[in-house]
Formats: sequence, structure tokens, C-alpha cells
Amino acid sequence: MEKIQELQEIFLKEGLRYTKQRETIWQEINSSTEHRDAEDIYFTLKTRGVATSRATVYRTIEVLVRNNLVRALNIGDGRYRYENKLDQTHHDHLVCTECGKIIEFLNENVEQQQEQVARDHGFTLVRHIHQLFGVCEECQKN
Amino acid sequence: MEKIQELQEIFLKEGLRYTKQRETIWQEINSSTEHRDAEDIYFTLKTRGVATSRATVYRTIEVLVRNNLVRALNIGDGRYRYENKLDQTHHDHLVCTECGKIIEFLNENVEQQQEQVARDHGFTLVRHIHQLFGVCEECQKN
DNA sequence: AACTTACTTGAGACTCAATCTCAATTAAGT
DNA sequence: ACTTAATTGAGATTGAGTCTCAAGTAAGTT
Repeated sequence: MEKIQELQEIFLKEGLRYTKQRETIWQEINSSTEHRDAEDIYFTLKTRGVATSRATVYRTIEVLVRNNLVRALNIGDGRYRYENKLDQTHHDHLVCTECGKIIEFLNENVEQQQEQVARDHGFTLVRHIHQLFGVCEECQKN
Repeated sequence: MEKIQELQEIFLKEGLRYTKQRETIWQEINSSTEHRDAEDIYFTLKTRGVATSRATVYRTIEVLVRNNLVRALNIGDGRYRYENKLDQTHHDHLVCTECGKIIEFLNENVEQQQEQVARDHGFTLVRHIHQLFGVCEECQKN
């Protein structure tokens, strides 16, 4: 996988060593499209027999987020979820308040309006958080 | 102020007693248009000589938020800010990542698109978080 | 290959916002 | 005034995340 090259280059660029733990954490986040929290990643690695610690998980995720390999998601319940950026396309999230299901969406119109709002107030837009909370079809039935 | 009547009715409706602490906390949040955190509200009351505790502040804010008298704002730095809803109009927030300034904005187009996105995925929209992060005009100069 | 040096790791201590506990207090109905 | 159940508050607890520092290790040097 040539993606591992990119990972190595990022650590090189940051003046950081390329270690087994860092690679494993990156692989774990890339292994699914789920939105997982740090504790989950930590325990999955532990269960899989990979030696690691919370400190290393958090430290590595910090580097990955800073370098845009992973996205941190704050859905307001006090802990971040992380998603890989393998698919590259930007999107926001629609969260079911009943079952926690997370659906990704993209609305170009909204994206443009955001730029407009920032311009109107003299801001240079850096990033945005846009999350819709509602009840999904299945949960509405229950 | 007839707003206090509404406050009393809400506590009545919830089967809660109307106490000096609860009224004072509500007044404190209504006393400015700032976006303040719980600790700030707690200390301001303390400084003003009003006996209270963190527990009471948090418990009261919970009731106020639930009853739509106060809005909780999660700007991603680990602690909620609270704003009063005296002006009634819905808005979202544009936050300066340098100086922390918070500007309120409303974009009808975006509001409509949000409803559309929810519909498209079979969701019933309950609420949303929409925050733009950027650098304000003053901070760009520095 | 052995040596050196500085970066990394991990167990557990610590932080900080927020919640919980429970004895003392108090609102509000009788 | 009496009764009773809700409320308060000091401090303990929780939980996500960060920090500490001795032990481990990557990678360059001899």
C-alpha cells in the first residue's frame, strides 16, 4: 500500500520516528469507515495483542489529525470520534439522536453559503462544523 | 419583568420548586449577551455574594436549556458556553480561532438546505450545530 | 557490531469540566 | 407552626484527555 509511504514521509517531515505503534494506530483507524473514539481504538489494539497505551494513541492521533490523515469529529457528547480520510471527499454529518447512527452528507449549496457568511463578516474561513441531529427512519418507527 | 413569570411557570410545570438560586442563575445568564461558561457564571455569582455551588449552577442550567430559556454552545474546546434566548431569533456562530470572538449569523438558505438533507435521508430534524471557524479582520492584520 | 544519543513508549499520576452523594436546609402545602 | 419532600452545597467521584519520567528503542556514528 503506497499510503504507508505517505505516512512515513509525514513522520519524516515532522522530525518524528517511524514506529510500529504509530503505524498500527494509523492502520486501525483506516481499517473501517466507522467513527470510533480513542478508547475504542486503544482497546481494539490491546485485544489484538498490540502493545500500546492511551498516551501513545492520543499522541499519534494528534499527529495524524494535524497532517490531515484523520479527521476528528466532535458530536457534542464529550468524546471525539475519528474517521479516516481515505476517500478524500469532504462531508458533514447527520446523527441519529436515538441510535447514534452517523450518516455523511455533502451539500454544495451550504458549502458556498458558508464562504459567503465568512466573507460578509471579514473572516477568512479555516474550517467548519456542521452537524444535523434528528431521528432516523428506523428509530421513528419505534 | 414578566419574563420571570414564564420562569416560574416552567419550574411549576416541571414540578420543581422556585428558589432564589434558580432565579439568580437565570438572571445572571440574562444579564449579558456574552457566551459564558458555567465556571464563569458560578464565580460571578460568588463574587456578587450570592450563595451557590457548581452543582446548583449545572443543575439549573440543565433545566433552563431543556426548557429553551438558555442555549448551550459547544465550540469544541471542552466546555459549554451559554447564551440567553431573550432575543428569540435563531442563529449560528462564526468563531475567530485567534481571539475567540463569537459572531452570530443566520442564513435562511442554509436553514432550508438542512431540512432538505434530513428529508433526503429519512430523518426528522431535531436540531443542528453549525459553526464556522476562521480568522477575523483584526486578527488577520496581526 | 557495538556505541551513542535523542526520541518514543507506557504505567500511572494528574487535570479539568461536569456529575454525584448525602446530610443539612428550605419551599410550600396542611 | 408543622410536616414533608425537594433543594442546596461541600466535597467526592467520574471520565476523557494530558503529563511525567524511567525504561526501551530507532537510527546515526565509529
